[in-house]
Formats: sequence, C-alpha cells, structure tokens
Amino acid sequence: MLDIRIVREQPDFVKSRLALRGGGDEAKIDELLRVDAERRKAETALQALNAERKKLSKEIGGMRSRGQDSSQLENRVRKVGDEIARLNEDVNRVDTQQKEMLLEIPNLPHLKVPCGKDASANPVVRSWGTKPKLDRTLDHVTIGTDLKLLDLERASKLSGSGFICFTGAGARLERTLIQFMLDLHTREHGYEEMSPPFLVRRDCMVGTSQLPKFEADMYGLENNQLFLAPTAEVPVTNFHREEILSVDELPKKYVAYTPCFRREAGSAGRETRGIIRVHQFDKVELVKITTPESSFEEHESLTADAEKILQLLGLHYRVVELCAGDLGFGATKTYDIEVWSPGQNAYLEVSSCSNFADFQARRMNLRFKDAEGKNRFCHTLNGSGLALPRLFAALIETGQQQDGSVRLPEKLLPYFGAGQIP
RNA sequence: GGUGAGGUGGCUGAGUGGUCGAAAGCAGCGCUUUGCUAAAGCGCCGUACCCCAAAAGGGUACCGAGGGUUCGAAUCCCUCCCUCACCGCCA
Repeated sequence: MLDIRIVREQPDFVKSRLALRGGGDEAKIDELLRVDAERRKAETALQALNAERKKLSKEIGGMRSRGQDSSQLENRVRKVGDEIARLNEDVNRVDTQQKEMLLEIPNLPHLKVPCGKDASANPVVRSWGTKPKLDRTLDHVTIGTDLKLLDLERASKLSGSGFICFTGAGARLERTLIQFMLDLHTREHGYEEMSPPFLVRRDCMVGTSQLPKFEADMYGLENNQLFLAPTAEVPVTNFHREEILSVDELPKKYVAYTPCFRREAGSAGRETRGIIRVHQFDKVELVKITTPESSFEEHESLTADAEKILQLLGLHYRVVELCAGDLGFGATKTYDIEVWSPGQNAYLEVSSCSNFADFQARRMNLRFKDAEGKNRFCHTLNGSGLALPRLFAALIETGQQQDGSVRLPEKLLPYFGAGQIP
C-alpha cells in the first residue's frame, strides 16, 4: 500500500513511477486524490459536529445533576446527532472507497530499477558456472519417468493435470533437498526455522498483497475466508502482522518449508511441460523483516543466500534484475535466480528475491520502534531458497549420464545416502 | 461440535450511563538528593487521523471488530473475531 501522503504531496512523481510498470495504474491517481480530498472534507465536517455534540452533552449532564430542565438542549443535540449519523455514513463510504483503491495500486519501482516493458528487458546481473557438456540431453520428464522418480500420469489420476507425484528415489530426493536447504540457511546463514500453517486467513493474503487483485489465482476454502497459501511468504511475513517490533530485534530472518498452491489460471503454454509449472509444489522460503535503512543491503545478502544452494549443488545459473515492467505487484526491486535446464535448453526461475520496502508492512500494520521511540513501518523482503520442482528438474537433467543413470552432487551424499540414481 | 468465562494503555489491573483517554501499581524517560550503588521525592510518559503554508497550537476518534439504544456508551443490546477452561470427537 502506498503512503497516501506521498501520493498527495508528489502526485506527478508517483504517476511517473507507476507508468514505468506499464499497467496503466497511473490513471488511478487523480481519482484517488479526488476521493482523498472528499474524505478529508467530510471528516473535518464530522469532527466539528462531534465536538459540538460532545460539548452540549456535557452541559446536559451538568444541568441534570443540578436538577435543571435540559429538554430544550436535548432537542437541539438530537438534531446534531441526526446530522452526525448522516455525515458518518459519508465518511465511512469514502474512507472504504479510498482504502479499496489503495489496495489495488502496485508498489513504486525503486529509482535504480532498470526501465523496460517485459522480461526481455531484464539485465543479467551475474552468472555462475557454465552450461554442462552432456553426452545426451533428455529432459526431466523422460529421465524422471524412466527412473520412476515421478509419475505424472498417475498424479493426474489423483488430482488432474498440473500435479506431481514423486515416487521412490524421486520422493527421497525431494525430501533430501528440503532438508539440505533448511540446514544450510539455519546453520550457515542465520535464519530461524519456521513451520507455519498452510491455510491462512483472508487478512494475511491482503497483507502480503496476493489479495484483492489476484484472488482468481488462489485456492480458497470456507467461503473464501481461508486460503491455501501460494507461498510461505504469506504465513511467515504475516507472523508479525499488527505488531510493533523493537529495533534491536531487527532484522528478523526466517526460513520455512511449505507446499505452495496456485491455480495459475490461464498459464498454459511453453513452460507447462512436466513439473515446471504446477498447482502444488514444495518450496523453501526466506523472509526478512528489516529497518528501512538496511533493507537494500539485506536484499543483496538474501539473494546471495539463495544462490549459495545452486553453487553447492554445482548448478549453472544466472541472476537477472527485473525491469520495472516485469516487477511483481508489491515489489520495489527484484532479482530472479534462474537455473540452467539442459532439457529445456533454457534458464528456469527458481527464486524471486524481492524487496517490498514498506508496501506490505503498511497493509499489515507491521511497525518497529526506532531509537527515538517513534513507530515506523518495517521493510519486508522474501525470496525462494529455493523452489523445488524446477531445481529437481535441473538437477537430474544436469546429472544425467550416458547409461541412463543420474549422478548427484557430492554435497547431497550425506543427506541422500547415495551418489547416484539408481 | 457442546457448555462456560473472558478480551481495558508496554505489562498488571480498577472502572456498570455523564466532566473517563481512562484510577492505581510496575516498567520507561528527565530532574532533585547522592562519594558510588541503592533508596526516596518531583515531573513526563499511548496511537491514528484531521485543521493550520509550517511551527506553535487546536480538534476528532480509539477500552477486540462492526452495528444499535441514548442528548451522551469502556459501561446497556445485537452480530462477528479471538483467547482461556471443561466436555465430546479424533491423528
């Protein structure tokens, strides 16, 4: 949620920043300001009437206690009360309208974010390793099915298309990767492990800005008052919603493994083969809550923490910075980490590391008390560390051998108990 | 799922229709006293929003949330949310 004061004081700046996203949101600003002016006008009038009623009611109290007749005054105040009721409705209506509008406006891209319309304009920030030279290149579906690591046909028998069932060594590899990542982030990177609920309230989904705009992409239950979390970002970031944290407990660093549930309506296309885009997938997520002063620095280290996984697994990847037009709704700055998939002959996004600045914190009223004792909004960040199915795919595609087996990275040996499959 | 008890400031906790944004205590901040510590005394100490060019200042709202009754609601009524206890069911 944007700070209405900034919108009020620098509307042209806000509009020009929003325009960079290319979503047409800058057109909403004038209407928002009109509603804001209306709201403040109605509020001021209401407050004046409230002050009058308060004063007169006290007089009535005084007269009664002295045994005087106050009926004339009471009649007068009753009229004021009627007026208040009427104005109150106006204020509530306009206030709600303004809040709803604010919830639909995306975050401003950070000043240093590159301009560009879509993913093709995302600059590559760095890359690590090189594309492996393979004797043959099968894709993960073929490898996985041949070695009985996963069974997509039977999965669809259970849940329809877009679901994975890992089997045998595949299921073990999935579990191994989760454990490996959690251990690394907790032991080496200083994150606190959390195992949150997978179902979250509507308020939480609004807090991290999945709602109201993207309700169609979410799985809702209980008359849409409860949702299957599309990412651990939702329960973990909202863990401290409506709290005032003390400045010396920041930054908060959490890591959580959860399954993630997404409808991804209308996303059929090139990326849908195999396990690349599914309705349920596992993910280890990193979340930080920081001060405004340190969030960009923390963003860099969070991204590095996620990259470390790929480095230890010896998988080639690159990091791209999202241009303004490709930025997610709530993010002010984002790095995507893309692992190389020999089978797809493409880079696959396995992590999206974003700084939301105070955008989410405003929505969830998450604040901290600074050194001067003032309450200020926190900054929130998150990034996958990492998303499992695509990592799984890259891993078995990169490790595939001439004889049909898959060699696994050494680092997984103590976790997996074998250096290759089968 | 059933029954019951509750939700008041950072915390504890008073307050059942009027001058209550809310007693008191604790914690915190400042000052005085003091060789230091301790102790004591005095003072300060919520948040959001609105008005004002700004500051100073002023105002309104907030006692879980939203409605209602009333001239006036922390206090009475309704709905919802949450917490706790016991019972039932259950991995």
